[in-house]
Amino acid sequence: MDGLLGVRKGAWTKEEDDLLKKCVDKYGEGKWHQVPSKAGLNRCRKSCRLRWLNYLKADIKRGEFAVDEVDLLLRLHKLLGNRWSLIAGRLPGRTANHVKNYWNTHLRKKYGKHIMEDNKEDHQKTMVSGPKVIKPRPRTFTKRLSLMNIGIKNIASTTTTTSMDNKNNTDHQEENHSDPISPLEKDIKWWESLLYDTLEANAGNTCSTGSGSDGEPNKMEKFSAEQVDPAAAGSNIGIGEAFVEDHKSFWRDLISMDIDLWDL
DNA sequence: AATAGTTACAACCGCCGGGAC
DNA sequence: CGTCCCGGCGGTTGTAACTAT
Repeated sequence: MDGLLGVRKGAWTKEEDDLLKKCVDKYGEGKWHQVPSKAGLNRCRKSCRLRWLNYLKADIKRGEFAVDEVDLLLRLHKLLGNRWSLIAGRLPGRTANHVKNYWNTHLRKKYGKHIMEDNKEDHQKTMVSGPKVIKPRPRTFTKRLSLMNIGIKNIASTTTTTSMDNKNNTDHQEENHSDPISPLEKDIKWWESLLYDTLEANAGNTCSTGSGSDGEPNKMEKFSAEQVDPAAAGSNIGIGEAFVEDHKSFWRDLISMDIDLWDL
């Protein structure tokens, strides 16, 4: 099944895997255009890269998805859509390809219909009340952009620009005129909202409708409710500020970890 | 046992954005 | 500023393994 230029396609053999492993061990990841010649493989660069990233890399987690992974996948997919690489970034050891395959084979039939219906409902609501969607934006940080630079520690004063900020700067700049919250802060708060919700689920609150024993919603519930429906927060639209403050160090660690990973 | 249908997942393809020149 | 190359992404396909008839 060779291509026009004699490049091999199809399933990888054990020998090819070994050659690729040795090559990456010796020269490191990247420079994929050089890998086929250096490894002595009759494969295209893309094929080598894909094989490494999806199969050979040491920290790849294989096998069935755990319940909490599925739960997080569902939540992330609802928020991000088919942004498999972003979703995979939140599932340690899982690749975008794994996540995509798992969704397509296990979850799409089960949940895809519901999600489509949800989206339909959302759309109808939107037509009446206007959009209130918080959209995450994929961010790429340059090497020189340290955690300190992006102002995690002093987030409100940040003026740092990312590539995505450049790309989307029109709306962000417009927002900045009237909104004291920086675009970066908005995105981080978006992640906070997502992950607080996730924490809530993982903390054993398997039913998110549950309330505290005194009948009052707990902080997690209140925060989640505010995210889903800003009206639930009364005049304090959007964020449970006190709760965020309580857990700021947690988020610093989490976000810091992400940036470290992206920087690799 | 043979065949058809289904599922799971590895791999390919085409496109896009960023960086170098 | 335009072009080319590269890495990366999401959609799709091919096929082996499994199940039902």
